[in-house]
Amino acid sequence: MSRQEQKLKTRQSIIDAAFQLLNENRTLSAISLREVAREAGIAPTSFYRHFKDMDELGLTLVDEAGLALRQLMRQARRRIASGGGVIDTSVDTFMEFITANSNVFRLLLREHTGTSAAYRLAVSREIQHFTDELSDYIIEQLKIPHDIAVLQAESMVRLVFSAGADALEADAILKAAISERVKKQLRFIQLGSLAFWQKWPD
Amino acid sequence: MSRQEQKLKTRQSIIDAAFQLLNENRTLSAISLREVAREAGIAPTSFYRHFKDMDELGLTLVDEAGLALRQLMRQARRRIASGGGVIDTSVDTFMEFITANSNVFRLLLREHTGTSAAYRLAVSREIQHFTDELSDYIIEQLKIPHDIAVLQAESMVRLVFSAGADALEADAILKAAISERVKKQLRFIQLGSLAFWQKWPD
DNA sequence: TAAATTAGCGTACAGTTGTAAGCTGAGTTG
DNA sequence: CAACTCAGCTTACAACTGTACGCTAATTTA
Repeated sequence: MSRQEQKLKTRQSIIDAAFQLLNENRTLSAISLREVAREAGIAPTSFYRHFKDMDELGLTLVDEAGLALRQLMRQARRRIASGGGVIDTSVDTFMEFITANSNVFRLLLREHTGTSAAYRLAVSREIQHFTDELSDYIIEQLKIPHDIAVLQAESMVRLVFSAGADALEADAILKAAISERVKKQLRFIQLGSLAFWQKWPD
Repeated sequence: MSRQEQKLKTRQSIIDAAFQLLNENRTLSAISLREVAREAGIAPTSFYRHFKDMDELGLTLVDEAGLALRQLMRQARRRIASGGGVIDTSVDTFMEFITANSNVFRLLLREHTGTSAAYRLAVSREIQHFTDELSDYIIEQLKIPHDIAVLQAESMVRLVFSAGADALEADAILKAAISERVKKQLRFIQLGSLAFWQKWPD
């Protein structure tokens, strides 16, 4: 194995180790460099060959999480295009995502309100992508004016993420209930913004 | 000063110290017993005369925060009763609260998605009070059926808390903008649930 | 007033942390 | 092949952690 390959492999095992530790209810700021190194099977000081410090690793993890989130969006779009209600499909896709990638979503959720301003900003940016994407869709498909669509999209994303937080530690049955619940709430918002627009079109 | 008085005073200074440390971007799990003791001006080991461990202190802090939240609700109700739109008054009151008690709100926000299951549960319970209270109001005042009102109340509380998170680190101008934004979003929801009810009354 | 209680302190210890310094051996390059 | 590079290692250290143990001095109780 070439030197570069080996390095990439070790780097990945550090990232995997961090996600592993994150899995058992911990924040980025609550896991230590030595723990990560231990989990990754390297000496503590070898960590520095790959990351300047834990913060740099943290930002890398947030980036990876953001990547997963964007893949989620693409998947949702594809499923919507091939038929099915927008709200139902979106929520279902989202719930499948947080079930399959619970550690990724947990990371985003925790660090969104977490200790590090840098992480908070990074997560907010990823969520903003999500919101932008949704508002574009609303504008194009539902023909709702831009400023209303933006507010609607933001509300919807916030509700879905909030429901996702509840679903994170729920079993399949509770998850289904949470899904139905948030779907109804999203319909309220959609109805509401439509009603608002028809009442005061500008 | 009696022994009991002195003890209460020291206990309070421990609580104050913890809130102080919480003020500078930290989680409960990220502040150490020794730091709290230092800030409170007592010896590390004296801490144990008042709390079994940091977790017990943490739950105490969450309780205090919940108390503040309930006072906020009472204040909002009073202001609504003495005239003014429900949404406007509620949001304004809430924003004033998180400005004046930013550390309290930050605690709730962080620990709501935090590391400790016990804290998460405690915070969720406090937020649930909030939601229950609001849905009662919606049922009584707006005559909306129970199950719809519950969904509406939950959506609203989630949006307001989510907006509060953004407002936490915003200046006065940005805060005002966030307020206006969330007020509109709350109106969407209200319109939506009303429309839903009139469309499918049961 | 004598005895009992107890809030707070000082000392101590084992465990963990981040990271500095320098070595080694294997892959890379000329 | 010789020189170089560099990922990963071992050792080391100072800082910090939670908390056990026992003392003191002042209040409370009998």
